[in-house]
Amino acid sequence: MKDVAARAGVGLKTVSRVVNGEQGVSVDTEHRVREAITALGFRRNDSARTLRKGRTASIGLVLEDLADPFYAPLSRAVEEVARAHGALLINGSSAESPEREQELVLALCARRVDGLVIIPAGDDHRYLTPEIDAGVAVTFVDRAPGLIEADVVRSDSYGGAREGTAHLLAHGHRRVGFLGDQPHIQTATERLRGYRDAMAESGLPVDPAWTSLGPTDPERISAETRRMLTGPRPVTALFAGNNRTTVTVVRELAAHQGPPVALMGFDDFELAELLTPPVSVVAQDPAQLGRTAAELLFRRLDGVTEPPRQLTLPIRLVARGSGELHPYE
Amino acid sequence: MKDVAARAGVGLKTVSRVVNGEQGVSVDTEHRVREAITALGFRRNDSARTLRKGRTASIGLVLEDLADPFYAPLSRAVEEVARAHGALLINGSSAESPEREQELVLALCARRVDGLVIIPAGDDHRYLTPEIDAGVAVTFVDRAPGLIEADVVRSDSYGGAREGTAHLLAHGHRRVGFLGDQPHIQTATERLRGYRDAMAESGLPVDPAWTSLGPTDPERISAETRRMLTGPRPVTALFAGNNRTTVTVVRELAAHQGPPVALMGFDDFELAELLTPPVSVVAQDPAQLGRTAAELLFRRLDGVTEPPRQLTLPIRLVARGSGELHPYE
DNA sequence: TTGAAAGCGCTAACAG
DNA sequence: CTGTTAGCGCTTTCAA
Repeated sequence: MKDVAARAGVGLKTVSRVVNGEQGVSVDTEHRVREAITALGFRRNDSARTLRKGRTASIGLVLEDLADPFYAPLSRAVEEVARAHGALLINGSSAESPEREQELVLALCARRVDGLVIIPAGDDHRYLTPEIDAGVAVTFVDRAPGLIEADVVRSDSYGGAREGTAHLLAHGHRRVGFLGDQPHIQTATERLRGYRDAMAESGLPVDPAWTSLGPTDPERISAETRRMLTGPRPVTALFAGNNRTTVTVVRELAAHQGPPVALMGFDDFELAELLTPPVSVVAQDPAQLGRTAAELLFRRLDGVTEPPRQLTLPIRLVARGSGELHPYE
Repeated sequence: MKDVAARAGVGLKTVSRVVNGEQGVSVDTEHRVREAITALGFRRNDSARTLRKGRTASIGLVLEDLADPFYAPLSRAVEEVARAHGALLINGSSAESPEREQELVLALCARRVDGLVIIPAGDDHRYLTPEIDAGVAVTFVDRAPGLIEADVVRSDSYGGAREGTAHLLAHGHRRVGFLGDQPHIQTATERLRGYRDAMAESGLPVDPAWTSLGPTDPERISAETRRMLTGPRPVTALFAGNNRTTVTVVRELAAHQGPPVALMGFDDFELAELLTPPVSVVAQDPAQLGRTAAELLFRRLDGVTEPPRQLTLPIRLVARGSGELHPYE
């Protein structure tokens, strides 16, 4: 910028004005400055700008796994909102590890992102308190933060699981299995609770063998699916607790010998309608989740101060066939 | 940092040494400094550090659409490599618009990312020359840059399309349709060329009605699919030029009345093996693409100077059923 | 082992 | 309309 000023024969501040499109530069001067800028290939150094202004015009997004199709639309939606506010998006995957989440979040804070959208992996977010006090805006998505207060945007996990399970029961099932994520993940336990309540409301007992919470790697899910489908009291329907699980269950059911098993999945996924049978789901809207969270974040950045908000987005039951199968006995 | 120094009763530089784990601080002093750091909730301001050091330890990734399942593993792989090198990943979607690509790239450069991994949307990248001269490392993925020299990592589009088409021909097809992306996207024309060469090698003419390049929105793809399947000389097999297209074609074929149509898709996609019939594809390895590109980038950042490299990764034909259907006549 | 001073490139505040 | 000065928070250099 100094060089540009020298070449254009003007002061530093004038160049700054031109670069930032500020008022108060004569057309002629502006022209000379612009010429110098192009000639020198000058581009403003945003690090210096950030240092001076205190704002980076960038926000961070921390999610579990960028490659999970569920998060792709969410991430995209956050990016869109950021772009609309002139901000860049820095993102990272926590790989469901609380340590990695913290490491990532603190790295983003060191870079002085203006705000953070976090899909929490851990359940203790007190490490964020100094950052929040220092002015970083934080919004949580999909799950509530642990031990701190902050904005949260979630889907109605409990209601969705309850409605999905009730849907299976309405089609005559009495032995329904539930395959969920690890118990330390809030949504997993909430969905399990929805399942249990739906069963209870129909006066049905839940055999402990019918529920399974744990890692969603295909090996475990496949093994648990097989286990629930065999034995003295096999389930006639399954509720899969998230999209990764549903896909694995579908694979397992395709290989499964015997009468058709009903299936409801939590989360929608691409091509669900083209499988045999088409897969019924209770669907969240990940893009809406991301959009809402990002907008909430920018509201905070725009200076809106109000107590932390807890938003819950509704869930939509999509009946396609697999959830409407009747029990085989 | 100043505050920390004051509180610990040491000089600024000593705090800096402790924060950066440098040599030459007595155990006792270090202890005092660390205490002050925790007490004050101090975190190094990376903007200032960047300004001083000239390196940001962050790289940019510019792709078409974060929500496209094809790019998710790629993005993830780049992130992994970045993480291994202690760098953060900033990413953005160009939405296939050359203007937006440039805007995004320049924004990333203004932020002084150390390097860029770009899946180009445009075909003129001369705007990058000043940045490259200024020391930004750039690697292109999936397609070559336009009018500049730089590292490129690609899949063998030509060979894959040729092999996939030949596979259909080997199963007896003589009228094969090709549905591709917009002609200004390199991979689209290369895949078309592979298709044409495979046809020519079998001595088969290509009716202009059998090929279609253009936007991959479902409406256009569906309409073109229907068009190719009707009329006086309908195709008996289709080659779909990318994963988005393949999925749309699958949907269209599922709704299609009449004898089964063979299908080969470019790019693999989740659940392809569970469709009816299972979809045969020529598959790239997007994670490998991303990993290779990122590693090439960091080689450059580590100071390796060698002429730009052009890497081509092989493609794998996955026969699942849809590509092995014989023609219906 | 420690610290003082200079300066990275920019913008805010205040002159002219 | 334009320029000068100070300083954002850090690291580099050099001296103690």
